Amino acid sequence: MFLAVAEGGTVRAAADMLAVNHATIIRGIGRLEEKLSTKLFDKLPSGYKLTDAGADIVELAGQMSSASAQIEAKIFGRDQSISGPLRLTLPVSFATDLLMPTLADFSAAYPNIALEIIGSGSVVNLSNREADVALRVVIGNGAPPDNLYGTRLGGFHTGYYVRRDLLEVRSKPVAWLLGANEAVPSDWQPAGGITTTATPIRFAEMRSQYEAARAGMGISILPCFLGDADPLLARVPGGPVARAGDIWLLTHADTRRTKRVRLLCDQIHAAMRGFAPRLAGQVDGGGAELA
Amino acid sequence: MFLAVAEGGTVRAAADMLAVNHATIIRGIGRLEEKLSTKLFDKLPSGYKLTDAGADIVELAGQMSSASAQIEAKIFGRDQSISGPLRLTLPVSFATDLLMPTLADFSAAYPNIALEIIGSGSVVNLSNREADVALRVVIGNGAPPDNLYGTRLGGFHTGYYVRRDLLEVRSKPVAWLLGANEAVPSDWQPAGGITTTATPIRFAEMRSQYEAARAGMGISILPCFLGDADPLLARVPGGPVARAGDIWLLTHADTRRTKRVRLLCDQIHAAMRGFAPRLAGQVDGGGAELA
DNA sequence: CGCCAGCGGTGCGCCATTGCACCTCCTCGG
DNA sequence: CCGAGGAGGTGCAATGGCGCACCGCTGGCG
Repeated sequence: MFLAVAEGGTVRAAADMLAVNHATIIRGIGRLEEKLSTKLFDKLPSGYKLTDAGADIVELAGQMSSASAQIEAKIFGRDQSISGPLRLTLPVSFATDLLMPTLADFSAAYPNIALEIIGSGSVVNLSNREADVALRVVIGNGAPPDNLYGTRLGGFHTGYYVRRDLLEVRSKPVAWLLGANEAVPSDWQPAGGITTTATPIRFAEMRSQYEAARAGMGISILPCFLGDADPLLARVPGGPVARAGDIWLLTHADTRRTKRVRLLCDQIHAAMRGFAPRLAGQVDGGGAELA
Repeated sequence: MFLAVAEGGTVRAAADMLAVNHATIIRGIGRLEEKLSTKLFDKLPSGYKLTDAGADIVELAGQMSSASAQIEAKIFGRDQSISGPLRLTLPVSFATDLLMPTLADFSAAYPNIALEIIGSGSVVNLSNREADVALRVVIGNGAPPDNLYGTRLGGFHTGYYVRRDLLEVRSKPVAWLLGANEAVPSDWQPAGGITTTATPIRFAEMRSQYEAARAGMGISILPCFLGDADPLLARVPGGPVARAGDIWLLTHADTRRTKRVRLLCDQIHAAMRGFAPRLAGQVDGGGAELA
């Protein structure tokens, strides 16, 4: 409870995290403060804010939580049955647009495995066993952390996409739809008479960037497996297709020997091998013939 | 609860450690096993014995417990008031025969400090904050652990003691009363016509060794502050008085800046300075004149 | 051979903890 | 200027955990 409130900032946010009533949180924190005879939070109208004393112990509380999670992981790792919980975290776009059929097959093949899919908007901590298997995108040439076992599933490419009808009308300049860290490309210009506006529109999440492109707001850099598969989108003439990074499949050290972790990893691995052309942008999709 | 059962071996021993009913332990362990859906203990008629799975997580459970204790220590360390709990651990002989008046004075001077005295038959773990201040005897020339702050209070000497009337009667040979690791001295013999038996009687605890000497069972090696102060005992003629080791006063890194820890340490420090002659065996006590 | 001490296990009454509903207060925006 | 929404806080009923007393079992000892 202490960690949840410290992280969430409010009692109600912590209650949502722990799936309990917010009154329980209030009284639990109250009991903790009484037991330690120390005020851990300043109760402001805007929420709970850590006091100095509270900040001092947040790290130690994290150690307790981590140890608890590792106990679950160790016990989970001993379980070789093909029933029980199994939590997978992966980027939402991979889940909805690429692997959903694969995951549906897996769930149908092993109905006793309670598969939980966590779209990783925020970074899920695999070390604390908030998930058992993680599919992660590493931009550029990176490597996963040491205490996690990972296999590289291959690279993926991105291209420049725009709504198909904007290629034909060419009425007015279109905007650049960029992620938080992307820059307007300086080494090429859209061919075919397309003009662009000067100031880009930025998006914090790739999903909304994709939806903006579908809505015809402008040109966006998207993974090829997303853009090519969407009949509404087309590649921008002259736009380069470049390798954006690698896809890794990570498992926790304590649980990777588990039967159901192995089964899921094998299935994802096989599926991703089949998806390699789509990931590399080598499949004729909506606008491939224009590239 | 899990740690207590793993350490104690039986449910009832764990219940005593935690000062709860043994039924609570049974149901608590039951809930834990249900939550992890794993058997952690083999329920034998002789007690609870760790399974492989249970042994796997005992270390992690220890980490949780340690982190919890460190939280208490950090909070305790921030508390600069002269009220609240304060736990001191020291060998029982020091508590009862040397420092009890000092501790009584301290308790009278600061009535709001709840002083708890823990006779350290077993080794109390200061790192886990089972105590705040520890007075420890180091045999020979040792040093305390790194993460504890300690000051040397000085050395103490031991001598050879026997019940006074046995010096006068000399009816029959007396036995050697030795600790677990002591040996029959080879470089001297009792003077004054005292004869000794060949096989020593051994004691696991110094306290029972002392009581055996008072009962007239034989010759025992005792700290001088104990033997000299007891009118029933006298030094064995010819018996050497030798430095046995050092006395250290240890405090936890997180709590040593606390006001009440400082106060107690200062008072013990001052008292022990006054006790230096008695500790060195330089005070005329019960049998000093016979030395 | 029987007694007894110590072990784990369980039914019952009680109380702490929880969840629900509702409250006040503050803030922000129309 | 006021209403809506979201923050913390609280009374009430129900549930779940706890302590007590008691049970069956085993193993050692007179």
